[in-house]
Amino acid sequence: MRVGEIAERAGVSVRAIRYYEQAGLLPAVRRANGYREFDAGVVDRVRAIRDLLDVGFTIDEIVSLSPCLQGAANDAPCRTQTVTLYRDKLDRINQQVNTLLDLRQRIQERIAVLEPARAAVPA
Amino acid sequence: MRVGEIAERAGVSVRAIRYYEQAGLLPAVRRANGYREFDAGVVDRVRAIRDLLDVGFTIDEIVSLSPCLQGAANDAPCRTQTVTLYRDKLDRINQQVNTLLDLRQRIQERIAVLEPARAAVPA
DNA sequence: CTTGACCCTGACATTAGCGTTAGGGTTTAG
DNA sequence: CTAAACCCTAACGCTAATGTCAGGGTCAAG
Repeated sequence: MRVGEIAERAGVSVRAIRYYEQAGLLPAVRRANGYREFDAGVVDRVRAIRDLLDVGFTIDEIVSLSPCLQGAANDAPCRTQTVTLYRDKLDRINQQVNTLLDLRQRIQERIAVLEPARAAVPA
Repeated sequence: MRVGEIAERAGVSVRAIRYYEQAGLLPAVRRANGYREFDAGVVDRVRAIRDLLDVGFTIDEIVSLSPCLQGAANDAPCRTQTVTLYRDKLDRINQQVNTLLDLRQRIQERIAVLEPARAAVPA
């Protein structure tokens, strides 16, 4: 697939796809005419990247987390440093989860106050 | 308290404090000499703001979530719109929580692979 | 062979969230 | 009175993640 299709399927701009690719986040081969060629799997990968960006990670951080985005279990060098890095990320993530759960709680309370009627009516 | 003290206690720069204040996130009165005067409670508020920024919210979004940051239960106008807004935030938050939990899971697996020894040794 | 839809590489523009510098009061210690 | 430590308002600078041209190939359809 070419950039356009990937972009559309993933719901992001072509520019973004190219940006992720040059950041090393998306595998692509070049065809004779210079066009990038991706395989269909990158669509999900792009969505994963978007999610992480939305949660406040930077591109560089996502690059460092890259091996966790799929199942590729290659033996990275310098295990110790890598593990330390991941542990740090874990700490941050746990903190973020707490922040979000906390906020969710408050918002729910807030909604309850603003809308006392209807206990659990969705639409 | 003045900016400097708030900043130090909250662990952020004076510049950031002023920025949050002009964004309408921090209540402050002006003294005769033009100095901002905050009350001690804003320190926690600043920390809450930082947490939300770290989780990917923008200043504007945090402004809209502002009433949830503390216990002030004032009857906001146009309840319906407000509730809708909050429901949207909730959706986003739930998505973010999922993203984080998912990533956490993957990182933990990753760590397990890289470091098969030591099951639960902290230091 | 021309048109339209895509793709490519620069490269400049933009927004958010501050950092930093410039120029200028204020207040506390000595 | 003076130096040190703070505070204030501009206002320009910087990074990240894109948006947005500009200028130029490519390729399938007619």
